[in-house]
Formats: sequence, structure tokens, C-alpha cells
Amino acid sequence: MGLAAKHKTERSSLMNVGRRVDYAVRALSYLAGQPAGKIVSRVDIEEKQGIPSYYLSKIMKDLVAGGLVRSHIGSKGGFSLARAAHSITLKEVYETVERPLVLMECLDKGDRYCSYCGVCSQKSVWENVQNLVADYLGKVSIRDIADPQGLKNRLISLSA
Amino acid sequence: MGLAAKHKTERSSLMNVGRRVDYAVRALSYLAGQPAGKIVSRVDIEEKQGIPSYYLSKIMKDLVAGGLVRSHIGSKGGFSLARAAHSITLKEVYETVERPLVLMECLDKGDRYCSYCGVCSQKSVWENVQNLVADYLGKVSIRDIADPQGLKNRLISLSA
DNA sequence: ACAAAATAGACCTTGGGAGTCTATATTACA
DNA sequence: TGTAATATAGACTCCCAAGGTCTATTTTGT
Repeated sequence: MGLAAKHKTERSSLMNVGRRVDYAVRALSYLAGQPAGKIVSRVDIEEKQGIPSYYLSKIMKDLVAGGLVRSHIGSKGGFSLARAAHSITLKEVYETVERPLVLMECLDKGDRYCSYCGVCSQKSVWENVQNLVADYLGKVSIRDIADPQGLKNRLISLSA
Repeated sequence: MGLAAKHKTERSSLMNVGRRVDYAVRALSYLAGQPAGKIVSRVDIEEKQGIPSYYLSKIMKDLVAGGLVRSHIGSKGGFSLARAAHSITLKEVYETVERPLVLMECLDKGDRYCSYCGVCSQKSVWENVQNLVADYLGKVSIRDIADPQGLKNRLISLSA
């Protein structure tokens, strides 16, 4: 057990957006708020955005692999957006960091998943919900929620 | 280990609607398809709707407690809708059988859950998504997806 | 050379989702 | 009156994904 501040883990449940997405969005909003080309380290993001230390390493890896973020190894290294902030949608972030946005397995796998798929009366309902969500998230970009200062600083400014 | 057919359990994940809801909807659609006042046993529903045996006991308990379903104990007992099918919405079903429809804890608990709530730039996004979903599910009723025959029979008729 | 980074991946913990089964109370009906 | 068929209540298991922590290695700027 090291020195890092332990984070109380609150479990998420069905039909919930998980922490990975939350943290990914926080990281990206922070990057989106920086001057173009500015490189920010993982530790910096974690501190400014109140993310448990180390946790971002896994998330940033996904974001890099997904082409949303560029990484810079070595001293003075860190991360920067790989694309214009307005072109990165929350749907993309979600799917990069979590998985395809699917509300029920059957919507994805059809009757390979559930044999009643063809006669299911509720399938279209969840399909519609899924489309609503996907469409909306596809229209919100990281630029829309850019956060130059980071949550911590903004909280401080607020109480001043 | 008894004689009951074991069900392969597929795990559900974040932003997924769980089995409880699926099964609850199946049960209710079946009840909604019956002649008014008809009483149907748990076992019958499970069989007709392809639900793992016994599993409905827990779900029906919730539906009864929530006032969506009336139960009838004893021989020839079973379940029937407690209200008109058109008045039972999927939102209600979801919340009766699972929990309040909340996409992120902070939307419910505010800064008791996350201290950055007041300065969070993404909060409103999830709030909007949540409202979209809730509004839509609040407009779909069990009558809309009533299933008099049950999935199993409909599958059979189809292949005939 | 040295320090500061990302990268990769191991590792732990926990609780909830899913499923199964049993003991008890209740009721219809022969 | 007795018996079978029910719901009710709740115990119990299994398992894994979500969340979190840490370390060894590689890369690079100064």
C-alpha cells in the first residue's frame, strides 16, 4: 500500500454511465481547453480534474488507440487532442472508452443472442431508446464542454 | 442440482438494460394479452415467455409491491394486471423492478455524491440524455407491446 | 547521465446481476 | 377434511466487470 489517496469506490449499476466515461470526458474537456498543441501530463490531468491517480493511464491508452488523443513519450511528454475538439463527439468517446453503445444485447447480436428476437414485442422500444441516446450524444462535442481550468480550480474560484 | 434447465447467464454491463426489466416486460405483456381478469400462474408465464424457472418469483413480488400486478394466493392462484394495460408505462416498469432511472449518480444525489457537481461541464449532457430516455419510456405502455400468445407460441406459429 | 513521461500489464477488491431452490402460508376444490 | 397448487419470503451460489492501485520498461528532452 503506497501513499496515494485511496478513492472510495461507488459501484455503478445497470443503465448507468460508468466512471471510465466520466473520467475520459473530464480529461478530454481539459485538453480541449488548452492552447492548441499544448501537451499535458497524465498526473496534471488527474490532479486538475479530480481523477484517481494512475487510473487515467488505462483510459488514455484507449483514447490514443482510438485516435482521439495524441501521446508524447519521454520527458516533457503527455497528451494532446489528436483532432479538433468540435469533431470529437461524446458518442465517440463513449464507444472508444467503453464499448459500442448497446442497450440490450439482442439489438446487437439478434437471434444469435435470443431466439425470440424475431417475435419480440419490446425489441423496437429499446431500439428507439438506443437511437435517441446515440443521436443525442453524437451531437454533443468535447468543445461544447471544454474546461480550461479543470474542475478543481473552478471549484476554488467559486468559493472565492 | 435439480432438474430445471440451467440458463446460460450472459452478463450485462454499463448502460445496459438488465434481465429483470426484460423479464418483467415479458410477463406484463403476456398478462396484458389475456382476457380481462384472467389469472395466470408464475410457471405458465415463465414457460410461455421463456423465462428461467423460479426467476419470476422475485420479479413478480416487486410488481405486486409496486401495484402494477395483483396476486392471488392458493390453488388456481396466480397473477393479473392491477391496472389497465395502457396506463402502465415502461418507465414505471423499469423503476418498479430495478431502481429510479438515473444515468449518473450525481444527477440524483448532486454534490453529496460528487463535490464538483456545481462546476461540472458534462452534467447537463447526461441530464438531457436521461430526460430523453425517461420521456420516451413514459410514453410506451404495456398495452403497446401486449403479447397474448407468448414468445414461445409465436415462434412456433412462425415456423409453421 | 538523469529525470520525467507514456506504455503495458499485473494485481486486488467488491458488489451486483443472474440464477436456483426451499420452507411456509394460503386457498380451491374434491 | 385433506390434498394439491399457489404465491411469498428469503437464503444461497457463482462469477465477473467495474473500479482502483502499482510496477517494470521504454522513450525522450535537457
